[in-house]
Amino acid sequence: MAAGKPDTRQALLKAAVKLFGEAGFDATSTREIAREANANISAISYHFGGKDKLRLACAEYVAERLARVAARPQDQPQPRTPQQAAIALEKLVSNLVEALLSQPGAPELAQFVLREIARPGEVLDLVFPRFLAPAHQRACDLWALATGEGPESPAVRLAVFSILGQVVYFRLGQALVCKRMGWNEFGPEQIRAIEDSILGNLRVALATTSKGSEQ
Amino acid sequence: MAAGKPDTRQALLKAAVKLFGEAGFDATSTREIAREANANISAISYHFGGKDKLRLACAEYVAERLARVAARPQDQPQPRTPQQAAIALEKLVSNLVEALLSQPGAPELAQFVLREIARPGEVLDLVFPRFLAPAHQRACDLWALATGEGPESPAVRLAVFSILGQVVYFRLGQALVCKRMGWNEFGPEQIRAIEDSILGNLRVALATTSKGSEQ
DNA sequence: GTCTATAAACAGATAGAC
DNA sequence: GTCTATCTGTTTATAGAC
Repeated sequence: MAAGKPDTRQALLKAAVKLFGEAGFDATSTREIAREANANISAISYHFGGKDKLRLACAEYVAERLARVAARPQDQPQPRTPQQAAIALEKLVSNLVEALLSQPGAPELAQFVLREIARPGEVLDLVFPRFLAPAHQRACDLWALATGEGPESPAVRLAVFSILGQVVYFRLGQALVCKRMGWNEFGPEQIRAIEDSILGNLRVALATTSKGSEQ
Repeated sequence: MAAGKPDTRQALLKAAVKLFGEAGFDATSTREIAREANANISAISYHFGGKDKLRLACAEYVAERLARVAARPQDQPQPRTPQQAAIALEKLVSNLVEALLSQPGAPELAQFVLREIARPGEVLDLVFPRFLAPAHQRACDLWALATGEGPESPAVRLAVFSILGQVVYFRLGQALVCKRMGWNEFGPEQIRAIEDSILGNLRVALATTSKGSEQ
């Protein structure tokens, strides 16, 4: 945000997020990043101070962008009844399926985060409070409203992880799932089947946990 | 299985599986592997023909060992009734939780496979038919028996992926889950909570899918 | 801010003595 | 089968001209 050609920095960031997400940090060389960004290798040292610091800058960039998406004015009015909350939760899961499974390459931001979720570190420390925790919190609130459980209950938090984790798993295990299902790829038809399965799990979990039908 | 000191090859395999599982293929150098195995760097070329072929040899090794574990005489008699099948499925999930979450480092074999599951390639091609597909098939058979659905039905296969995927997710997302739950680690108490949650999901899914209570 | 040129460390692989 | 020594290419990082 100073002078000259300020979009080289930005181009490097976008290129790094993309390549780190696709192949991983270690498998991506600074040369590839510079080439992808149509920039010079030494621009990385100049703008960020090295490959490691570029990774952190990617985390900042991703966290900031995801937080902005997550905080945008709600598409739906705030749910008030358990039924509305259940519907909002289904919508949330559908959106996640759309975001993670629909696009062939999946949004670069998501893929970058998915890689870093698997390993504790500074990147996770950065993305967690700004995006992951608030997003999970919102899902927990919906779940609590839908079932009558306490929003801070560990059981609710784990249940939400289970549901969201299913989507993440189908993304990560895509190759395995395709082989086992006899699919060539995740096409629209396949994604609908997966979404139906996960939404079904969500519905029965909500139904059997709801106050009244409690065990 | 020839002459000399046949356990250098074995030591290299075990070291490579461990390090590839911990840090990933790209982040692990042949020098580290040799050091971990108390062997010489050039032993890798001699025994396997290079780093890439060592990776494949790891896949063979892992597939063979996992297949042996999976094929060992059933602890339980073959389930005959839906109730027995449901119990056997719960046991299967418990075992997976135990295998993936209990040990701090998780069995090296599992961690190696988890890394490779995320990316299509020769390793997956090797481990899939020898272990992953049969294991998934067995779970599908149990599910079908427990619910009355067809064992080859896509819905059953996806449902089984959903359940097993939850366990995988809690392993991969361990750091994230800990942060969000306010845990320091996956201790016995925490693992029990996770297992309860997943088993609960399994039970309600089986119950609501069973013939008779079908929607 | 961007470039070329190059340094310094490291990667994986191999030749050849033992 | 195992070792030392070394080759070759690539990595990240930096110095210095423009």
